[in-house]
Amino acid sequence: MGESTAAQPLSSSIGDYVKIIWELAGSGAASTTEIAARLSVAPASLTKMLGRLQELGLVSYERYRGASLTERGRAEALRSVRRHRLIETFLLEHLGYSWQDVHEEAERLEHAVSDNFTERLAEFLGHPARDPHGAPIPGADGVLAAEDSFPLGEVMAGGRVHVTRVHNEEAPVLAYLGERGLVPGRSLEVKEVRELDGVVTVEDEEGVSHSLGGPLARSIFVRLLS
Amino acid sequence: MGESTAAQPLSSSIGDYVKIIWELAGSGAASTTEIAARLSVAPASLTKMLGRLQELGLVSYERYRGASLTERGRAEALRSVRRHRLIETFLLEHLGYSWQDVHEEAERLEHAVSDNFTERLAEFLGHPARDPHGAPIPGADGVLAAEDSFPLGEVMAGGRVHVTRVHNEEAPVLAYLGERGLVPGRSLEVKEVRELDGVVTVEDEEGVSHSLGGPLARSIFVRLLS
DNA sequence: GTCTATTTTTAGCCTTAGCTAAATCACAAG
DNA sequence: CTTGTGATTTAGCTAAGGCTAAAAATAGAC
Ligand SMILES: [Mn+2]
Ligand SMILES: [Mn+2]
Ligand SMILES: [Mn+2]
Ligand SMILES: [Mn+2]
Repeated sequence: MGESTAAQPLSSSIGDYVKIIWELAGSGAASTTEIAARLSVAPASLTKMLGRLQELGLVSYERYRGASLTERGRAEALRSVRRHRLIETFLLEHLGYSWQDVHEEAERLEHAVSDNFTERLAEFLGHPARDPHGAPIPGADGVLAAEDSFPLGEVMAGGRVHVTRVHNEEAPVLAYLGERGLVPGRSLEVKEVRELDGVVTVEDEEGVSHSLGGPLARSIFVRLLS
Repeated sequence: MGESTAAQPLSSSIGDYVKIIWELAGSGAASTTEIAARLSVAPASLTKMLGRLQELGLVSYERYRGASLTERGRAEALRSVRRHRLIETFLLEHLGYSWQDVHEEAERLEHAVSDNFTERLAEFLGHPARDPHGAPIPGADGVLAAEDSFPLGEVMAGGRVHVTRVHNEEAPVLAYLGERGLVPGRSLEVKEVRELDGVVTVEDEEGVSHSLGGPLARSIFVRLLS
């Protein structure tokens, strides 16, 4: 009944392609140029790789029509994401990495660790539910908790919120937010959401207020406090 | 004065070639077939790779004459060995790996971690001097402690010794020794060293005696107790 | 509906790191 | 010295992953 042979681990290139397609496509399809830009690779390289990924049964792809993950592709993506997020958690909590540096190191390590390592690390870390950026960590069974928070820009002025996640990987952005304590776990009061330019002004627990441009406000996810 | 450009990290293949040449050549030169066998690679692949390693300034190599490391090659080898041994220590002490399983995982991870990771890990581990097999861990400055122990087979009968190192990477061998407690840190009394076949008989602290064949006895390194 | 701008693909090339088979060298035995 | 054998190298091939330049398809603007 087995349909494949020994399930040789995917190369790190393939792992990254699948992961990016998962991030980009969600349940739909991702475009060639979009994926290429995220991976800093020429669009032509994408076309070739999408063919290979299809042969491997990881994506379903039709010329000029974009790519989406197969069930198996989605499973592989979630395994990569689990490894990545557990590693980031370890780097921050035990090796003293700063918030903005964990991603780059995890991006390499995620391709080198075995499933055995991953599960032992999860155990060592106490099976965390979220990574340092507040992103949910998929379970070993491939289940990813549904996101129940929403971008800061969608809150009405006056609302009190709890930061759950910062959905951004750029180190300078993370450094900026980290310095100001705008990190998961923080409580904020939304003072103003300006229609005009999307700038959001919030006040933190110490009464300090912060202005955040539209894109930045969209990358900070929050939950309303009762 | 700088002679090289950005010092892009070496590929994992190159890292392994350099490390094996270091292990095999010591201060002399290693032969093509010897290196090839250790890396499970065809001899022809070696010849090609030795050319590349020479161009990279890592080995000095003359056709039909074997290869030896340059000063830079030796430095790279020691950096790899440091990473490898620190990772093994982490796997055993914190992730609950068994003695015989750490090597394989470290063999992959050693190519994925940055210098920053390595030094933070060393700090986390408390700057251990030896890995789980008792091998000395090179310093961040590239200094490797001189080995002051010697193989069990060279001890005279009646001598009391302290096991410092097990110089063997085969998992079944390590499992066998581990089960019997013949690991670094143990004290033993040498009962007999048989000229005939090199078999060494030792007695451990609990009075249990163990017979070890020549090759095995040669891979257990000890120091004489006062 | 047609046309143009933007995507996307194709074609052809490159490097790394392997392989096999065939040629060549070194060395030890005679 | 000559020669045979084992070690080593050369030649030629392969696959993965990239790239650039040119061709083709799609989609949006008119
Ligand atoms: Mn990340
Ligand atoms: Mn990655
Ligand atoms: Mn090892
Ligand atoms: Mn290795």
